[in-house]
Amino acid sequence: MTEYLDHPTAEDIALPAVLTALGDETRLAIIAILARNGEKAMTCGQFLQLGSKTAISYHVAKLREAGIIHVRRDGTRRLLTLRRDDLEHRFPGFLDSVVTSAVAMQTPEVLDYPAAPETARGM
Amino acid sequence: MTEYLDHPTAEDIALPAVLTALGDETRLAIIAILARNGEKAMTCGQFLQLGSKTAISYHVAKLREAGIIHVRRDGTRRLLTLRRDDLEHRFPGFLDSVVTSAVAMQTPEVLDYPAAPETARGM
DNA sequence: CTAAATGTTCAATGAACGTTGAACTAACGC
DNA sequence: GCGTTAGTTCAACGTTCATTGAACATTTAG
Repeated sequence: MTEYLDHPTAEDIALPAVLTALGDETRLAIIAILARNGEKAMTCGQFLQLGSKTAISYHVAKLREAGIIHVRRDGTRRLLTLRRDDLEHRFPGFLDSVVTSAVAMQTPEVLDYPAAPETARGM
Repeated sequence: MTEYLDHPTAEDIALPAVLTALGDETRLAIIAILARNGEKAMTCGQFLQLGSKTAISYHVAKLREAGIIHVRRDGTRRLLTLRRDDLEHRFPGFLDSVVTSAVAMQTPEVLDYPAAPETARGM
């Protein structure tokens, strides 16, 4: 029984929701790290430096519901990716400017996230 | 006794605060209208289509405290301007992208704000 | 001086936010 | 099957948010 996580369609991504979702230090750090990681997906576990398991789960859900990241299952893990193309389509130039400033905001320690475990199948 | 309103310096403008301040429909409408008005200052009264006097006062204070707008006295009125240069300096490309999307979001009625009364002295 | 115009402040309200720890679920490894 | 890994859900808590109406403050106009 494959369960699907709710993601807004590209057209349903709303600017106030996106701005609200990004208006939090933890969530800005998450997208800064995701962006620095290129196109590669990351797991929730790689963000535990930023907060408890529960807190990360909460923030990841907020980012997903706002349409900023995509989350898919990979075994017991979740693989997170930035919805770069969808965001660029809806709000041209927005994500790049936020990511640039958000990355500049972070301390080196924050950007130095732990590697993912070796179990990835989706890659 | 000239009273000064608190504005963060350019360097003290913080990205999470800016994003939080813009994550509200009313405040996005205010900056969309301000941006469409060019460099000209506008008064709080010109935004009463967006909410009560109290509500506008509240939202304007939020935008000011976040460093998004500058507010100065002009008689009994307040003159509002976007802090374009300061924002561009801190977060290059950010304001433009938000303004573009925020303007596109508005209905024509919202963008068709009332003219300011003829009392302006500061210009 | 008085009255009008323009905003601000205050207290109250209900909703949403972010964090916590405990309990739970789902999938993998052996 | 059994335990481990990875993450979610839930209830509880205190905080901040957005709105309202009433009262107040300040400056201009006459």
